[in-house]
Amino acid sequence: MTSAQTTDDHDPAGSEELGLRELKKRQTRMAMHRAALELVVEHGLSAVTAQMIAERAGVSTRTFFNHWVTKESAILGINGGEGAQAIASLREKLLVMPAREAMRSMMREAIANVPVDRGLRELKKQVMEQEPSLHLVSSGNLQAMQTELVEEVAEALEGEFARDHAVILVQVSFALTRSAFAISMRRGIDPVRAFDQVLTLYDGSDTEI
Amino acid sequence: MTSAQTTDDHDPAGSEELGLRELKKRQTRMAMHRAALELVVEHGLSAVTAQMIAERAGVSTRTFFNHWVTKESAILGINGGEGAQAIASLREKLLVMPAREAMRSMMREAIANVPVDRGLRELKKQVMEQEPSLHLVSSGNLQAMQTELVEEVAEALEGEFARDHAVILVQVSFALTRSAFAISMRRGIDPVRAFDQVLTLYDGSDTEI
DNA sequence: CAGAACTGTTGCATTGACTGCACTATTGCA
DNA sequence: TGCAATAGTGCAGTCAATGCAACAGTTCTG
Repeated sequence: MTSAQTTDDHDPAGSEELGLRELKKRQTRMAMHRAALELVVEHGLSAVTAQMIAERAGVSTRTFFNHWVTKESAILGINGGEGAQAIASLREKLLVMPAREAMRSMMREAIANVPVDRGLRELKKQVMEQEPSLHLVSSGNLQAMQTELVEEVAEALEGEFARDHAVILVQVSFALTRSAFAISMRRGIDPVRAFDQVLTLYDGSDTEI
Repeated sequence: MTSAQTTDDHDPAGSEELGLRELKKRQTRMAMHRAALELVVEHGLSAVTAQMIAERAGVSTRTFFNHWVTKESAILGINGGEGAQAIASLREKLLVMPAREAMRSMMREAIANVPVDRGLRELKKQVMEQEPSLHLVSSGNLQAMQTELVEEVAEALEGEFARDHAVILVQVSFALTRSAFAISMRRGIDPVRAFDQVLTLYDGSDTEI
């Protein structure tokens, strides 16, 4: 159910069904996100303040923090709520497929759910190259659910080392996801495609990793 | 050269060769670290302020931040300088062994270099269980060197996808290291031993991960 | 259409992390 | 003993982040 209409999520349409209120909200959100990216490219992450972003986006500082949990989340355009969704998705999958498949499938979904605005893609790429520390933040919101994910996976596994296996499985899955994002940024390709590529490389190189 | 005297690094001795000044410095550092751990166990991470830690350790707030980069670094007892050492170590290893071995060996060294004070181990375990968000911070200082590590590894690899392979290799290595720390905490065993165990589980379960 | 309910935006005040600077006190060394 | 180095300190200041109350535009309902 989580991936129902992800296919045309990035379509500029979709605003038709929404009320004026929600529309404006999204506009200001986008304005802040864009302003944040631009400012980071211009001045560097540490030199950019929340006030600067708010000002360029034409909103108050308070509004800025009403929309984003942290300054970094505005730059990345994420808001931390994705984790809960991911867990729910994983739980369903664990009922019908092995843990490894379930984790991969869940990750693939999570990646697909990240909105990728065409106009901002190049900007975002620049930012990520310029500020490596943001890679950590980027995966941080999902990684925060680490404990719960391990819990779920551990139940689905068996044997004496089920929990250890679960820990490793979750961590490695995150590693592959991070790799996918890194590669997608560098090559300028779709993150989901990058993820599939990573899996291929990973599975095919048991002598390499 | 980096692993010259790591074998007895955690020995309570070693202070004999040091001057009075360095000795005192280490004492205050340890006092702050311990205070930080205790306070987090007592009140929870978010309720603990830098001021509280400094006060319990008997130093000024300013001194606290002279020693630690962030509040969290004091809790974890790390200071971010470990990364440079790791890179140097990796570079040497890449000359004499394949990339996969080099990464593993480097990680193993890095893990061994983390000081594990016996008296604080139980305290630290409690803290890590209680505050999962610190796991991220813990690996963050090393992960910050991500870019450089990938650079090094990519040079050592060959083929069209050398860089992609490098990214994956580095990320997965971090994943295994994080797993080792998590398991070492839960089981109360030595991190290095946990790391070896993780490698065994990982290598032996190509159908699981 | 008018009023009520809702909700996004804002200003204000406050807490707390973190930094630069100038100064004191202690330690190491010649 | 005198000098250089450096750990510790107080102070002022910046900035991220949050709670609260007021305001304004939007949506809903009768």
